[in-house]
Amino acid sequence: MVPNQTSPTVKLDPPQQEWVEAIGLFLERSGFPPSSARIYGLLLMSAEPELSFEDLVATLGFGKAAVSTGLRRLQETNRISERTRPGERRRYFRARLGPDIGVDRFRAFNSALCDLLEKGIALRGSRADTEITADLEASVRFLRFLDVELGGLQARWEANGDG
Amino acid sequence: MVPNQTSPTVKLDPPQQEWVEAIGLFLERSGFPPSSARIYGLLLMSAEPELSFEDLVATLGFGKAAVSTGLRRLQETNRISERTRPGERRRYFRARLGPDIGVDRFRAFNSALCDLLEKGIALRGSRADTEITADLEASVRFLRFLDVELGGLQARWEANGDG
DNA sequence: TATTTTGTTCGTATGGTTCCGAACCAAACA
DNA sequence: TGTTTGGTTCGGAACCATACGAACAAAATA
Repeated sequence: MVPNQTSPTVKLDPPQQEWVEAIGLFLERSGFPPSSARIYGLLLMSAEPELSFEDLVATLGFGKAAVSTGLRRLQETNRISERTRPGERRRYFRARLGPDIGVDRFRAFNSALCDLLEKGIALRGSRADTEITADLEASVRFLRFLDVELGGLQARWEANGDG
Repeated sequence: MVPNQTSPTVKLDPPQQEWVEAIGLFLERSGFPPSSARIYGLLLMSAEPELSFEDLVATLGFGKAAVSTGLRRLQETNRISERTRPGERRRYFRARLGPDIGVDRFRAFNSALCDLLEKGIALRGSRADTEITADLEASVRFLRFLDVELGGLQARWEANGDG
């Protein structure tokens, strides 16, 4: 057997480490669990385009358990891709960084909100204050408008080759 | 003194209560603390357009402390407005429901992300894998494009009177 | 079959958030 | 000035998410 061909542990200089931490905090604020956020940040900063489980554990200082669940969350939300190299057993992970992911989430969020608001309008009925109802209706109209337009923007961007 | 002219405690039928709970959970998932989320939901569903502190405490079943901090968070993020009625000491709260709040947050988020990504690109330098760098650059371009276009959409919506 | 590699899962511990009740405070009223 | 009203702040308890280490599992290797 080849004498432990361990991929060279990722080397980051201090500013790069700080960046991983910064984007980690940022992603946490937008809903990622801490371990997922750091993993994703590291994948974006690493000179290597893909890293192994081992690399992540060694570089981030998280335990294997944390890395394992962190990776699972990233996969569930389609943030990373994974592959194996021929002849190797371990898996390598790569950040998936499409422009759509943010927009799609935003649209899904708005769509769910829109449904809720409509239900709310119906439940308020006619006896309730009309001003709030009117505001709700305006919000619904705007959200519909926004969804259509965002779809158009995405299409335009795709068509443009990538800008 | 007028014999305790307490505003009639809000009356919600069960489907309305469920709706408040549903939108409460939804808002929680988007970052509101539970008490803020329920307060906001109740303000949207109540037949009265504005409610007092008292009303909120009595209807939601939260303690005064929770309502107090919940209101503070809503004020900080500009989700509610507050006023007093002449001759009364208590304050009345109303949900603020502009179309912009969601979009503005989204744009602010994207703007911050964009800054971070650019910093990241710079820190990766030229020795790092170019594919990831290219993805990052494409993301930055898209985010800029998106921000400009969203600004345009908002302007168009405003101009249209409200759709 | 024994051993190493590559992870996953489980039980426990810990940290952070949010709640409640109580104490507190400021304004109005008496 | 004493009391009521309206609301904030504090201390402790409860809860939830997440981390860690250890045990476990599956696949390759020997």
